Amino acid sequence: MIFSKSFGYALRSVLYVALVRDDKEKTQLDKIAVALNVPRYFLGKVMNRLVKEGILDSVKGHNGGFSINEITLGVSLSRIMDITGENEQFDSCVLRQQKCNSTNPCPLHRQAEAIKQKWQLLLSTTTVEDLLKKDQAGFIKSIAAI
Amino acid sequence: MIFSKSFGYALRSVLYVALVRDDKEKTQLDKIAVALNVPRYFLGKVMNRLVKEGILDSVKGHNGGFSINEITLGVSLSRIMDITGENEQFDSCVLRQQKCNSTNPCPLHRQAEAIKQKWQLLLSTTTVEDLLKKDQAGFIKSIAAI
DNA sequence: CAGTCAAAAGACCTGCTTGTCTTTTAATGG
DNA sequence: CCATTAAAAGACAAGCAGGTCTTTTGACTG
Repeated sequence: MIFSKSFGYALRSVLYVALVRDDKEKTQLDKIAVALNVPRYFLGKVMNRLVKEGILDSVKGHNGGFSINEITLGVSLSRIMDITGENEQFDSCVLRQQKCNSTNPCPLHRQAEAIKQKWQLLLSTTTVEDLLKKDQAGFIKSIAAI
Repeated sequence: MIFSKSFGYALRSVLYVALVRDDKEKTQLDKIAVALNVPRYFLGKVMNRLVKEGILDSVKGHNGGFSINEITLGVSLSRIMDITGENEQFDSCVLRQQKCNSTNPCPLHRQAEAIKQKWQLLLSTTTVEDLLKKDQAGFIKSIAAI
């Protein structure tokens, strides 16, 4: 399992916006891109999809920027994956055979299925809030890591 | 975890060549490509790498083709991954952060690390022979599945 | 040793993800 | 109501995986 850059940017951005929400309410794209060390314009498009899907709010112009809303903290990682188009990872065979299922398994089907299920459980039950709370583990400082 | 097409083709081809070795000793690229329903020329390059790395033998010309050798059956899946360039999957962060490790973990580091280790154990300890033996499970018919 | 057969090598194309830059749209503050 | 600010939208380019086709190399066979 390795996620797309889009997904990584999306998740880290949501966490970042949620984290800095205290100071000023809104966070600008420029600030996020710098903090996360991520390409600005590309990130803009990712953010845009998050806004369209209601995961974040945005305001244009003076004092504009991105902010969390009522649903942000409850959003699951799977939901973000949907938005960044990640889910073929689970729909398709590890070996990328077109026809692969329990009655017609690829050589790694059973083993892969077991591990896939672990991921799916993790991703569907973990929310943005969960990740923020769990930060006792200390990853927040590294969201913005180079 | 989702493998490249190259890896899927490589693994299935090795298994296929090992399986049909009884009839005639050598198996032609054309036959493999048809049986596995895989693009012929692209497969040719994958096979080529396997031969260069010693995983399979090949002979050109009349009655040429691919065949297994002394080491084929003992080859681990990790070894095949090396050859098809898969191992960045394990070297790099799930979220594709450049700097991500246990002291500076990304938001999914720990969970991903646990699952990665399962894969690595599986892939480093499973050999081509293991997969062939385990075929009681009945996946061989599906190597060639459409 | 000439013809044939099959792998190897190399040129080229396509689509997708990622990344960059410019222009447009919409807020807000003076 | 105009200037400024920041997101949205759109055009464009690079890089890579995957795929196709043609030419070259080398082995066997009659």
